[in-house]
Order: sequence, then structure tokens, then C-alpha cells
Amino acid sequence: MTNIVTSATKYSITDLCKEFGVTTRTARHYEDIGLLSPSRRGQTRIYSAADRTRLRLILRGKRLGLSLEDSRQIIDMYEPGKTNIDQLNSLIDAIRQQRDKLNQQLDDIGNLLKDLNKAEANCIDALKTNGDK
Amino acid sequence: MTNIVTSATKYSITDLCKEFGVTTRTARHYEDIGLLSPSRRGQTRIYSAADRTRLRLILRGKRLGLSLEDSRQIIDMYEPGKTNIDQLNSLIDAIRQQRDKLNQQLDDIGNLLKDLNKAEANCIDALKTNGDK
DNA sequence: GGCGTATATTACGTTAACGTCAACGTAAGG
DNA sequence: CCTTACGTTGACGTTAACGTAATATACGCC
Repeated sequence: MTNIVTSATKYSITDLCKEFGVTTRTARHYEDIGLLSPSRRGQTRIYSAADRTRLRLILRGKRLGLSLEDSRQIIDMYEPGKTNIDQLNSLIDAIRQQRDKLNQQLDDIGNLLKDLNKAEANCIDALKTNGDK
Repeated sequence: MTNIVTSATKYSITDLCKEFGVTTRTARHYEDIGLLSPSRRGQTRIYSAADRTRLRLILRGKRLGLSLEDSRQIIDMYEPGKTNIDQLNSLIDAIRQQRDKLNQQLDDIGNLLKDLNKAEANCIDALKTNGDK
């Protein structure tokens, strides 16, 4: 059995970045703008499972075309307590806005997929037609 | 009945841009990079229904987080004939890649929506709890 | 025919999200 | 002890997607 204290899964910067297919520069950049804040051993960054999750969420946001600031907003929603009562209502608003945006995206993707299917059919048609000569 | 020749729906740059909530600079930029090519009357741009459609597709792409280059690729897929036989197969590949990406997005959105629901529930909870004091 | 409004071109400015390079520290292995 | 690999901090460079003047032309109208 591994030592409980030292075994809490931790990652070096390169390991973490390799796992997600980003450069170390990217991880450091996210730290610069306060999206990640790994602990340190001396100078060296040590990423926890929580840091890993945050990175995962950031990258998910990117796939959806969100800015890093957008992602920060969303990720901060998950954190309890960090939200004082005054802001909860505006936070709920923000959440609903995000949901609207996402539903719009769902719609867009549906349409785009339809279009792509058509386009593919056209291509295959063209290949058939021209393949016969 | 309006004159068939002159009545084919056409738009001025400001009208078209207002309709889609973008600036004229944006439309001109899209023209600079070859995404739009409206006809002209003298110097003045005249947008056709086809131009309008292209703009609509570009903006849909943007909502999905695509780059303008990505959108160009996709939009060009719709154009028949412009694709020579040699490229049809690679085009089909591109289409499938796009589809994969979109399915990934669908997945991401589903997860994000779930998360947002949780976050909202937390907020509402917090409001209730604190509202009682 | 002067005024306002729309349009044009040219060109420099801006922001986000990193890339890239330099210069250096440190720990492990041969 | 030397090399190799991985880590650090600046700091300037780059790309995409426009913003923002500045300046000039053209149109409708009272």
C-alpha cells in the first residue's frame, strides 16, 4: 500500500500537458491569468487532481469556442462559498445565459450536421458519376 | 408585380449588417479574406441572397467557435462543381472530421449543461438558506 | 448648392492566446 | 565532473479578427 500522504495523485507540468495535448507554455499561461494555481515544491509546479480537473474544464470550454474568461466564469460557478449572496442572482442569470447560448449551439450543430450530410452525399454522388467514365 | 430583373432581393451593406448584428467593417473584412464577394454598382457593394446566406453560415460557424478558415472550408463544401474529382475524397475526409468534432461538441455541451444545472441548484440552495436569516 | 447620410479605401491599433527564444537552476545517471 | 533532461522566469513575437480613425466620393433633398 502506497503512502497516503505522498500518494495523492500529483502531476508534473509536462505529464499533465502531455495528457491533454497542450504545451507547458499553455499551462503557465493559464496560471498567469489565474486559471490554474498549482502548488509548488521549491520553484517547481505540482498539479493536483483538482488542477487537472480545472484544466479539463478549460479545454472543454475551448472546444466549445469559449474564451478563457468565459471558462473562468463557468468554472467559478462550481466553487461553492466563493459566491457571496449578492452575486448569486446575477450568477443564476449568467448560468441561464450560458444555457441559452448552448441551446443555440445545439441548434447550430444540428443544422450543420445536416448540411454536412448533404455535402457528403453530393461528393459520393460525384465520385460515382465520374468513376463510371 | 415587380420587375423580375431588378427585384431579385439585394441588400446594402448597412442593411445586411444590421440584420445580422455585425459592423460594416466585419463584412468588408470577410470580403478582404475572400469569404464574401458581393457584386458592385460602381464602387458600392450590393449583396445578393447568396451573399446573405454565406454570411449567415459564417456567423453560425462563429457561434460554434470555428475560425473563419474553418467556415470557408465548410461553406465551400456546399458549392458543387467547384470541387474537382481529385479532391472529393479528401473533402469527404474533411467532412467526417468536422462531424467528429461536432459530435464531440455535442457531448461537451451535454456535460456542460448538466454542470450548469448543478451550479444553478447550488445557487438557489444558497439563496434559500441565506434568505432565512 | 450646401447638408446630411451612406459608402469607399487606406492604414495603423488592439485583444486574446499563446509561440518562441534566451538565460539560468537542478536532479539523475554514467 | 559532465551531460542530459526537465524545470524556471522574463520578454518580445505572432496570428486572427476585427476596431478605429482619416480622408474622399456619391446620393438625396429642401
